[in-house]
Amino acid sequence: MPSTIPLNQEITLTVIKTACSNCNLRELCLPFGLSLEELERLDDLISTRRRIKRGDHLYRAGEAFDSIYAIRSGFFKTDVLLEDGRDQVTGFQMAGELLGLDGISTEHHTCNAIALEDSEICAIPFNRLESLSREIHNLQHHFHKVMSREIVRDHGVMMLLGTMRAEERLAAFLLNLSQRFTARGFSHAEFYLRMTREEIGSYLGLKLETVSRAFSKFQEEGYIAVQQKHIRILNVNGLKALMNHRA
Amino acid sequence: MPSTIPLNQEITLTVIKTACSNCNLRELCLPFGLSLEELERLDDLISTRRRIKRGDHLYRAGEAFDSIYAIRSGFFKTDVLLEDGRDQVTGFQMAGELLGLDGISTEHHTCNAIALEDSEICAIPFNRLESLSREIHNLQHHFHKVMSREIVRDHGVMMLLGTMRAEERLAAFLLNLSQRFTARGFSHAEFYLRMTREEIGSYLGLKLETVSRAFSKFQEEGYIAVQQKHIRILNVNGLKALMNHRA
DNA sequence: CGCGTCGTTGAAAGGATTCAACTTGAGTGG
DNA sequence: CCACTCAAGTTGAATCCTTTCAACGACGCG
Repeated sequence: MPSTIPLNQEITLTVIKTACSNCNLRELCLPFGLSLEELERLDDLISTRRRIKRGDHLYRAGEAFDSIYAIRSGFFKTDVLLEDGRDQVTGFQMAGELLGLDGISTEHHTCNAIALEDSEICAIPFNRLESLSREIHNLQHHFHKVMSREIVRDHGVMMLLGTMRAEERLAAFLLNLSQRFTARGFSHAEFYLRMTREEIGSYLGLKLETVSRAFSKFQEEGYIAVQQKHIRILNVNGLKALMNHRA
Repeated sequence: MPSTIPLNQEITLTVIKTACSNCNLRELCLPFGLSLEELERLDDLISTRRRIKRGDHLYRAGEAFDSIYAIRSGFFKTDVLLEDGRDQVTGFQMAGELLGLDGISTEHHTCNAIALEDSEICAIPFNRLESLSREIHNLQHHFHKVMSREIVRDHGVMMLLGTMRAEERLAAFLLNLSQRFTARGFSHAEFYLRMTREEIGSYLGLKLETVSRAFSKFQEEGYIAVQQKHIRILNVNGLKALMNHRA
């Protein structure tokens, strides 16, 4: 809300802090590649910010869709439910990533988005995003790239689920997390998992016991050190080799 | 190319026949929801049509991306290759569906698209599509829906690969094909598979023998009649029940 | 008509799941 | 501050489903 009249410096600072133009995630997020002037126009659009407490839903499958969401801080999972009760985690999302793209198709969300830790999101009204992206070519193009990237990511998961064995899946999962933490300035070798073994298993198409066994195996082999949710990667190449070693 | 000067009636007819405005797939394809005038502007953009022979590539992973493709007739598969030689079919596409959306992300195609029968496609230069969709709101919105639908579809496949057993996967696959054939005016109960057991298996994360066994099982149970690639669905509800019967 | 690709089927092997017991850790309340 | 409780995680043994290996049958193309 840069249009708000600054009453005093403190308020001004608060306002600035929550705008895209001053968000340190902007190069990972929707504003990528925009000029300063374009950035300010995007700021106008992102008026709603929300805190989501750990365990709460950002949205639920079936709800009407009207916004996509950028994660400002925190960690989410998305999952789909089948009528017969089976469910599957379709992804884990972290700061700078977008949630809700699945809802554009039918104007209703098709999955649940749940915070795995206390989080903060920026709501982006979709019709306004469309209208702004008709004016800002870079925004339009970048948004298309983001959607396309999601499709490519999904293909990667399909590959993982379709062709990999349990340990390969977990290795791929850890390497992917590590790489995404790195891109956000965190350690590539040491991090806390925000999700349970069961959620990892659901995402990887495995039972929680299988995930647990694979963690133990990796530890025995010296690839990682695990202590509950705390992970240290000791041998990245070992994990990479594990993923690629079979014809 | 409605702007082409009609030299005689025969040429005119040919031209008309290959435009979106006269394509009977337009309600399934990109032109959905456009007015006549908008349709004609879209026609201008889709100047290139290509025949792809069975077994030929429409594009390959790694090639520079510049167009997306609408299938006018025929049948395709897309697949991804891992460095270690493993590959996976990520989808089967039929008339009216779009190919190449994965390429927007990196400006390079990330999968291979291969014709499973002699096919015909319309190439849609992507930068021109973006610029036209800045002018035609309906086109922009529908394109976003199509991309989103692809994401939702991928989630469905992840669900299938992550939580279903072999026979459930095949049942889901057959029901999905049946439904898509129906939407195109073909029989919902009788069709020819364009792909081999191995390709089905790759898509479903199963070995070809497992697919074959599941087909035989369905036949024994009286759900379908199989003769090589010819399928007749005898009991849709049986197949549906098979998909949903476990908690 | 022969050869190769595709499909089917059987038997054995292997990997993930299931069931179950036990451990660890975080949070609550006396 | 510690005992209690419950959720999350680990590990073992048996089971089950899919894969692997192998042989054979069917179809289509040159």
